[in-house]
Amino acid sequence: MEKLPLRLEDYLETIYFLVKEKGFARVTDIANLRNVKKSTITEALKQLALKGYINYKPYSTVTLTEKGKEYAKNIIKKHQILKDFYKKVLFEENKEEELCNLEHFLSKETLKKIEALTKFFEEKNLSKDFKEFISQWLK
Amino acid sequence: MEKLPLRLEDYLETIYFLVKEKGFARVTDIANLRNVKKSTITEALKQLALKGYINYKPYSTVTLTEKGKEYAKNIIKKHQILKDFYKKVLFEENKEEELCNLEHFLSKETLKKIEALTKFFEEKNLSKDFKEFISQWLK
DNA sequence: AATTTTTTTTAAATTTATCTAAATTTTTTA
DNA sequence: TAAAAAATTTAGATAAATTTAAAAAAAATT
Repeated sequence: MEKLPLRLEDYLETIYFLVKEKGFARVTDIANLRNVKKSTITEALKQLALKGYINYKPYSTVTLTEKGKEYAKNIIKKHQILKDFYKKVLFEENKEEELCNLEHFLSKETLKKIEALTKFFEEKNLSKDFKEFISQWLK
Repeated sequence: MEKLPLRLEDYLETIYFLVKEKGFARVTDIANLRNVKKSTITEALKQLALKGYINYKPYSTVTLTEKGKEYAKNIIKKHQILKDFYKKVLFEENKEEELCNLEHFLSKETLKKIEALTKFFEEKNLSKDFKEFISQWLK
């Protein structure tokens, strides 16, 4: 699958969430969520449409194409796996921004292993041990 | 500590390595290592000097200030911790580029925990178990 | 239905990182 | 030490992502 520039990945992710919530995405909402001006979004939408990730015509709302949906799901999945890892293994629940940055750079293989690691921790009940280990080690 | 733009972090890291190896860094070497033109480096050096991270005067070689050394060490340490984690926990040894990307985004707290996690794996001898778990789980 | 308001787009400007090519300085060498 | 070579800088150009401000289109209101 073609690799999108990071910023387009981010915009696509936002569109995915909006579509999921309301069935469509509007320029204004995307712009607000991403904290950029609307004209920036218009620009990005043109690019995403050109590459076949979204259905977009001037002055209308946006939906995802199959290709776009697939790509977005992929990012979201990365996000979810990372979030899980942070929460269940690292006991970190407030690192959303960090996650959003990292998710663009993790390879498939690494993601797979991080997912496995989280599962491993759960199945073997290692959390408590690790927590103890950390508190010991931080001294 | 002030947060540098990613590209400056990268250049600083390169300078650190060169200084460590030869006692100083030259524009040409930095440019070659980072695969950009020399004029780009000149530009970056001005910025790093202005912010007080390097000692730099036109046409001369570059060394690090205390501030620069501290900053660079920090990045290098992140790199090392991540590399260790990849190797000892995830069994991944060929993801240098991925590491270089990630290191810019990891917070102190996360880093600390990842470091602990790696130690935890070593001390409790979890590698073999996890390897098995993965190979099981990948089926 | 006409007017006002909101949304979206367009056009032009700004910023940042880069490059190319030429100019300058430093280093090497003959 | 003068000429040639190498390294560095400067100036100007390009590309990408953004912003601002104005124009155009769509939606809401009276």
